[in-house]
Amino acid sequence: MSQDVEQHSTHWVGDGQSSVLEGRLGIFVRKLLSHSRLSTDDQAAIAALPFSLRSMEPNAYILSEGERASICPVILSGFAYRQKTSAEGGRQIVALKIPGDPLDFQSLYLQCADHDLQALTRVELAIFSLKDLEKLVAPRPALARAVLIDILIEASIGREWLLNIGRRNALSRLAHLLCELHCRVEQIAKKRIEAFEVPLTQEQLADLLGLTPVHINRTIKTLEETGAVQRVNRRMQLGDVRTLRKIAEFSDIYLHQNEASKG
Amino acid sequence: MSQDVEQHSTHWVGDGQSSVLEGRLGIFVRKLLSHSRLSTDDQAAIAALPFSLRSMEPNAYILSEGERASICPVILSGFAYRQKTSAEGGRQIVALKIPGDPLDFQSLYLQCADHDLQALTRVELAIFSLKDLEKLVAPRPALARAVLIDILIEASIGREWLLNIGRRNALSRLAHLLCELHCRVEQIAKKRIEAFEVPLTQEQLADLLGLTPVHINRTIKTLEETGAVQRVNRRMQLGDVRTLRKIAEFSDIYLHQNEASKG
DNA sequence: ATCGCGACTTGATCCATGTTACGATGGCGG
DNA sequence: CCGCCATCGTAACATGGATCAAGTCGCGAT
Repeated sequence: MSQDVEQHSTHWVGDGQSSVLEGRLGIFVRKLLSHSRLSTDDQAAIAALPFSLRSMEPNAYILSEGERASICPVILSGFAYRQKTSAEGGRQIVALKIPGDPLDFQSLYLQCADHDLQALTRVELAIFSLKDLEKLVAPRPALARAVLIDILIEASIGREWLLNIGRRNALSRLAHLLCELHCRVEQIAKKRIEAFEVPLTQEQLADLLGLTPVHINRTIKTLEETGAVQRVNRRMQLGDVRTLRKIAEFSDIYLHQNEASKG
Repeated sequence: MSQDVEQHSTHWVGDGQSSVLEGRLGIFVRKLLSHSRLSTDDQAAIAALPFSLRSMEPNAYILSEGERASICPVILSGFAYRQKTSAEGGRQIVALKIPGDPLDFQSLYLQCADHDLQALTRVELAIFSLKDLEKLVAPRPALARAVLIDILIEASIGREWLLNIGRRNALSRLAHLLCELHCRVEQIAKKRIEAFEVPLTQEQLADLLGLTPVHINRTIKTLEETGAVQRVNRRMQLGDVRTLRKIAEFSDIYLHQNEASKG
């Protein structure tokens, strides 16, 4: 498992607001801001957290089922996923994580992991220590709440996936996933995204959607005929998001974007 | 929507420990104790919470998609479920809640519900106010943690359901669900349970497992032939749990029972 | 260049599950 | 006691997606 680890004692000598969002941890702060309101003070506190950097190859295990971890990684770049396997060898991807997403607050509270956590592409992680996190959050209820909201949104996405796999056919299932990915990536990029290259292999798409690779291939072909996606040297690229949304009957409320804190 | 509401200003005049677990809210306390350690003081604090009682008929909506609720119900008796519907009318049950389960901490933090919450059987709910809960939890980190753990476990169950629906065939899918139900019911009952009557109609089972009612019927028949379940006047009853577990290749780690708090 | 290998592509065939249809059962209100 | 209506039971048929079996493409290593 190849991994470089380096220590950062990230100390911004307060050059104002912009550096917080542009610093190494800016993407994490932006992710939290996408669903929670945070004071500039809270934002700065996050950006000032010490962390170690680790980069991992595609398919490397970040955490394995049954392990007990006490780390808390956040994705700085690249993609990762959670997977489970059935006794008969079937594999199911149960969550997809993109840059800015915290990966594992769960294992800080549960004894042992109930799933694997793997790198999808090459991935750069910021790893915080449990202690630092607790010290960060304890006096800052808004931060604790933001983290909780992040967990709740992941659960909401999981429920939508259940609907997707349980009740939609292959075509809209795939279209729905692409819509979700597009939304989420646009959300952290903070700008319109036109042509977006999907980083999953067809086998991974199959494991994510509860289908077989062969059928995924055929479904992509059908989707291509509608003009919703193109394939540029064997990689799928989103084209017409409007068509995709129609095919999937996509509604984004389950992503809970722009949920300003209540009360 | 038929519902009786009555006010309880539940004040136990401290007749010791046992009353906490046997009081009206005892089942909720026991649920939390099944995965978290709580001081007797914390337990008593829960049991002393004021709440209103509401009972609902089967199929009544406890909360509808899109609504913004600020209540927090806990099931005292009966069953409930979360469901989502696709634009084409497909219905998917995405969570099943049993006595002792808190139903909706989520909507205290997210703006609007991304799914419906309905009574499965006749159900009795204890309804807490947001304010009381916040006052309860603020000075008691162990309680805050217990609630968070409850949310994380629900998410873990959701992931297992994804695997179940995405990767298992109808027979093991059904068997798996029955195993889970058995485990969870036994856990709050605090004793072995032999014959357990499944409170779901075949249509509900279908919506839960991503199948059709007709196929559920066939699958129950097959399952009956293995001796794992019987049907007593049109209701399914668990018989041989061992056989069920073998068919489902069931492992209960994802339920995270007996997770004593870390650290 | 050429080999090897992982990922993609495609066709033929199969089968688990969906669909449709209709009758039986049983609980409940009048 | 009767009739209604939701649910269950089951048979015949349809089909989406799985499985099996060959390729093909493209890239990195030799």
